Amino acid sequence: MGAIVHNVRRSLTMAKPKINTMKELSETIGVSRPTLSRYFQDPSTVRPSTSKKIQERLSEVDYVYNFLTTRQNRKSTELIGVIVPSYKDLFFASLIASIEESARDLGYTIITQSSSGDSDVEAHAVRKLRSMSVDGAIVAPIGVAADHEAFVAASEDFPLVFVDSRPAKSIPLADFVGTNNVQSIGAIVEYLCRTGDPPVFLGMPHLNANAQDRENAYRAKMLELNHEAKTIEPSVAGGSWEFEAFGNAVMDDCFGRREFTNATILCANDRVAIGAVRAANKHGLFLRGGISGGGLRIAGHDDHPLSQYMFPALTTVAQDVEGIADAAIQLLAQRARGGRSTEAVEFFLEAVMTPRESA
Amino acid sequence: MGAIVHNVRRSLTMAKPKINTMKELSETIGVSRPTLSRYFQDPSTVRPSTSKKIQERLSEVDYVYNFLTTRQNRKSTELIGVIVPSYKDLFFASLIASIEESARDLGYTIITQSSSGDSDVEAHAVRKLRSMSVDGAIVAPIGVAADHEAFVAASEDFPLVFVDSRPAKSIPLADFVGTNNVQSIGAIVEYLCRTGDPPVFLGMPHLNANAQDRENAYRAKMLELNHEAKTIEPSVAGGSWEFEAFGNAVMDDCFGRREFTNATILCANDRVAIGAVRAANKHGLFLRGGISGGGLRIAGHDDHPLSQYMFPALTTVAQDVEGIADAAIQLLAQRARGGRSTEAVEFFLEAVMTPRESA
DNA sequence: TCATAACTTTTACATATGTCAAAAAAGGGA
DNA sequence: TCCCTTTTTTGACATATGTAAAAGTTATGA
Repeated sequence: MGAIVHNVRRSLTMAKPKINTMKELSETIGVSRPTLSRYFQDPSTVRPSTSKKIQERLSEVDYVYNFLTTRQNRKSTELIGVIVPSYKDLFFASLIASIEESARDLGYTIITQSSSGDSDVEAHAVRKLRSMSVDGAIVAPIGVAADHEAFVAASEDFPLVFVDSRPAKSIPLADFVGTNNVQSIGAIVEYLCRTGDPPVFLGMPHLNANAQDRENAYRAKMLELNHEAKTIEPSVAGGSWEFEAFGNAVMDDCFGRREFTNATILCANDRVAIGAVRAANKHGLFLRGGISGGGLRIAGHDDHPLSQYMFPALTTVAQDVEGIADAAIQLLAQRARGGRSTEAVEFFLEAVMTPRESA
Repeated sequence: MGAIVHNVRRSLTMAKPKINTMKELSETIGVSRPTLSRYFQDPSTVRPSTSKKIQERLSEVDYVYNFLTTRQNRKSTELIGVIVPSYKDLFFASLIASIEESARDLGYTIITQSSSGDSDVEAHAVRKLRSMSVDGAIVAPIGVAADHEAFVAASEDFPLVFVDSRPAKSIPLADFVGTNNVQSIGAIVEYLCRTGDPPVFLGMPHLNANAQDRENAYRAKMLELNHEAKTIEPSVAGGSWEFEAFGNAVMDDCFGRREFTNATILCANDRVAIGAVRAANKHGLFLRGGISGGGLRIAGHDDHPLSQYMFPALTTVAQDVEGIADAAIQLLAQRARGGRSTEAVEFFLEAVMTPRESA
């Protein structure tokens, strides 16, 4: 690793004169400071001629309002906190992207933090959101050992919406928006049974409630369809968020023992499935065209953005990420405006079956 | 999509009494407000006995300091802005994760925004960071049509470090931290030439400077090794950040025409390569064990977190993401403390050759 | 031209904390 | 116990903007 230092020519030519405060601005522009304050919050509250005048002068000048101060003094900060277990998971990344977009449309600024799968970090993030007086927060919780008290305190300060999975211990005031695992897992189990052997289930590490919820949903649907539920016992510890490594390691072991080599395997999420597909390919269980040599089929859950580029392309159920993000923001906005309701809401979106090549 | 509303029992039992302001806190705790202020900024500035007393009472009470107000009044906000083109790219996601971690160690809070590959959104994000009085910003710029003026203004307000790629038009005061494309591309070209046919180059859509830099680096290295440089002409428009789709579409076309079916293909990044690998597999060009039937080899650049799970596992050069994040934060911290230097710095990290199965 | 409505200015206070100087108190050592 | 040093308290001022009431100004329509 080498550091190369260059001298770069500097020019300090600033096109527009810089103005630091609203007071300064009001003087150079020739209107009063309160008028400017009103203008910035809603231009329609000042006379059109004044609005035009302000707008014109503003473009000749370099003024940036002080975000921190405006938010301190307004009743509403229009800040929304977002906490996810990890950025390095395209499901959460997609969620953040959708949340940011939905939030932008409504004039909210989002403050994103990752809990790194650690309950202390998560609690710290929650406290930081409280200290920032956010108008609301969207949290994809880690399930184990979460700091219940931190969430309860937060939920009394501002509306709190959990997404993706629910916290282990329920928070009375917090809403939930997510995929209905019973429907989504039900749909793919039904599909798999209809098109081939009934699936065995490869779980995900039990890091949040989805792990158990999806396994339960699998068992229920199998029972309903009169098939025996069967779960693959993981041969490796599943304590980390490295789901691909988990899926790969577990299935590499199985396939090495020639187990499940022509089974239908339903994975608890696509990242696990991506690892499993890798293991299957390594053992030569998929042939050209993505068609399994024997009867091996692998399916996932979520519709991870890269699932369609796997080989074979992953059959999965697509979560409605945009729908989740949008519903969460709408719910938050509504609660922030209308005062807190007394009823916590659970909002379930449906996932859509997405058959591809792998099953 | 169905909404299911449940009533959830609410309990408002708060363990600890809530305290809203430092003034209130100072009264219930029995020390003066300025002392508390000092304590929160650095506990070692108050007498140990007082510090202990504060700490004890604090644990019996629910007090959260007002983040917005503290940052408004301090000389330094300890806020660092981060702007990336997209969250849904694991390279940037890894970068954000590393930045957040490095920043946390130094007591900084990061404010992350995505520019969505749009120069207006990018400029808006930069202005927002200015309004937030951040102590510095780390920007992975989009290259085309960037709002030069917005960056120049920002770079005069606070230290600005570009990462990953440099803006099309250079900003005099801004530093750069990133991978040395000449070294990284040089290393993989050298490896490919040494182990098989010299590579042809599949570029990435020209959305930032890396696209051109890497192509140039490829040409230079090929010249140095006395091989003819050859670039694959993309058959599809490359205007979006959907790199996998781009790589897949371009190579699917080529392979369909039986072109490049036993070439060595160096892709400008792993996401393009993932698409290309998918196309190759679809056309049956890789056989069991990840060994190409003919001589087809595909290599990438970056070491995308999922590259190792592709089949065949992707040969690539690994960018030192943590190193980039850490160097950027350190640089920012140094500039923020030590006053602005007059020399812009360009800091290049080396990438490490990571041979796997695909080449 | 006048009455009226709509808008703007002025003035004053509010927010929650940082920061400084001067005064007061506490602690330690002789 | 007294003196000196260290720490704390007090009080005052600062930050950049929001907000409200009262007074002043401008535009509109008859």
